[in-house]
Amino acid sequence: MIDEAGYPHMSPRSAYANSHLADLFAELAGYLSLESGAPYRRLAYERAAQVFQNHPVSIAALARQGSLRELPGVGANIEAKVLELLDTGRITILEELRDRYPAGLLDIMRLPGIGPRKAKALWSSLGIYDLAGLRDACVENRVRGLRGMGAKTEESILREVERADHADRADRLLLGHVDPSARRLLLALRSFPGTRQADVAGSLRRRKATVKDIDLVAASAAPEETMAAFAALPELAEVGLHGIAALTGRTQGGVSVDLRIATPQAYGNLLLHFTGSAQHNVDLRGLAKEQGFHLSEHGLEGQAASRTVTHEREADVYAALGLSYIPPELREGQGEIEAAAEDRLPALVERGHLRGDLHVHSTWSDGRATIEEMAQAAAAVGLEYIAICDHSRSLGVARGLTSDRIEDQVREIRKIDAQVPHLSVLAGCEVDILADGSLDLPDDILGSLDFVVASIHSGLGQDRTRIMRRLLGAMENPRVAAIGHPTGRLLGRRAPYEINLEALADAAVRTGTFLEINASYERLDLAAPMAREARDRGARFIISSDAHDAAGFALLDYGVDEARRGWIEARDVMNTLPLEELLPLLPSHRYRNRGSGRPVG
DNA sequence: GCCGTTTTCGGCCCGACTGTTTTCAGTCG
Repeated sequence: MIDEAGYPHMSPRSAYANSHLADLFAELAGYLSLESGAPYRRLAYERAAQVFQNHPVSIAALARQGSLRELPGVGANIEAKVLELLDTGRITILEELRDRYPAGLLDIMRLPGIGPRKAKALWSSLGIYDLAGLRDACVENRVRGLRGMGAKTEESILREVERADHADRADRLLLGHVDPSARRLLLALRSFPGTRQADVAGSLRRRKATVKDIDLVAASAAPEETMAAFAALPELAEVGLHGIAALTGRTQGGVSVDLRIATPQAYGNLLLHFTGSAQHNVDLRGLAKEQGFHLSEHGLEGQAASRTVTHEREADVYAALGLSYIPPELREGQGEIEAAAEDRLPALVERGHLRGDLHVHSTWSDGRATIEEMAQAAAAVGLEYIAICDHSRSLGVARGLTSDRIEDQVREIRKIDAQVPHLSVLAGCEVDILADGSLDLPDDILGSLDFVVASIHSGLGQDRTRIMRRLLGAMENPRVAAIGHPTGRLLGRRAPYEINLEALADAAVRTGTFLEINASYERLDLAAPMAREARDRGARFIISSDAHDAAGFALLDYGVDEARRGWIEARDVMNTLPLEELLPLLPSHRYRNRGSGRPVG
């Protein structure tokens, strides 16, 4: 059965989104951590939750097809629980655990420094079952009486409870918000006389769209001096106690900072360890063990020789395990180690590969710079072409353009295109895909443009079937070159609308429509796991800044980061092509080079 | 609970730090 939206086997059960399933299994794992014994049972549920969260296609659909157990970490038991949920709307064991423990204990366990043991002790000894009760107990100094908990623990718990209160639910920070601070700290760290090497580590180095802290590592000839100099940086609002090897602090912006210092000889081992991900480290250590080694942040120990070998560079650690160097963006435990062992890692796209930017705004709609200013800024960062894609009329909040205004704008763009050296300016539009599935501008106008990106900005609450009908309808329109921010997510603010990724990717291939990886760090849409799946199905992409001002071209870096996390290569990204190779691929061949001897390619 | 060129049992990454203990448990990355 294929329904109108073009994908098979829709059923009401698909109401269970992967993130919802992941939440339920994470909750299950949380409760199990309170139970004595069976620590690996808990781990199994945590892993399953992680797999569900990251999987690009519907877990519910896989379960119905009977192929759920093909996923790593999913066995008969977890499959049975997913099916039970789909069939009955509940998971019996989860219901039982919810009866046994108060839900607030899970919130308490999320506080830094509190794990299952302390949470359980607080509950059984003091009857504390939520954050409010915990705060009261701290204020009344009742916590410090418990075994293993003194005044310091109580103070730190109180601090964390209050922080959790004021964290306005944003426990994960946007990459684009944290990055500038991390860059400054790294620059300072590298400037100290004793510093041999320094890098950002952790999820920030893996370029995850959201991070929770800033991890830094350094190799120093004078660790104590380096540590003292770092602790004195004005960017740090708080510095905890620190020794020679580790420091914890907090930036003025309230972001946690961890710094680790290693000897130059073991720098590669430390950097590798603190870059993670946790799953990548687990996999790597497992591989090391198979080979008779013991891998830690201090080096590689041979079991026979029992001598620890250290490595100055990460690449040397990988090489010692028979692996090619794995870029940090791939270190998520998603098959990168197998690929490295077989020397078939992708040649990831780089910022330097991008020659153009095909989704840029101007003051004609909601941008803050004129077309000419945007063109100058693009040329200044080395781009060879841009497409001005302002909003269409229905997006009133963005002063969207009517057909008449578009025609005026095209004339203006042609004029500026002829004036700006070394840059081609294409006439484009970001046309709204309206709630009824029609496009917001007539075909003759769209057909007069060089580049049309079609996006959804309204009717975001529609179900998957209707959303997909709109997206697929837009792709079938031969004047549409790309789909903009295909899932509509705004990180930390708005969940994506639900799409059928397979159907979207297949339609992209069939119609020759590009899928956008929108580089705004609030969007990063398509997200990496989806981009990877779409790529595997043959889809092609554009990485777009969606810049609204002259500084906005810097956002392209984040788009490249997200694409790399999706295993995307330069050949998958159409705006890496020189303009004369891109144009023949576009629906419209109307663009004519009006240039005055500008270089081509 | 999952998994398997050490498979149907017996493992599952592991070291450092913190606060509190007087030899270590809990937590973290």
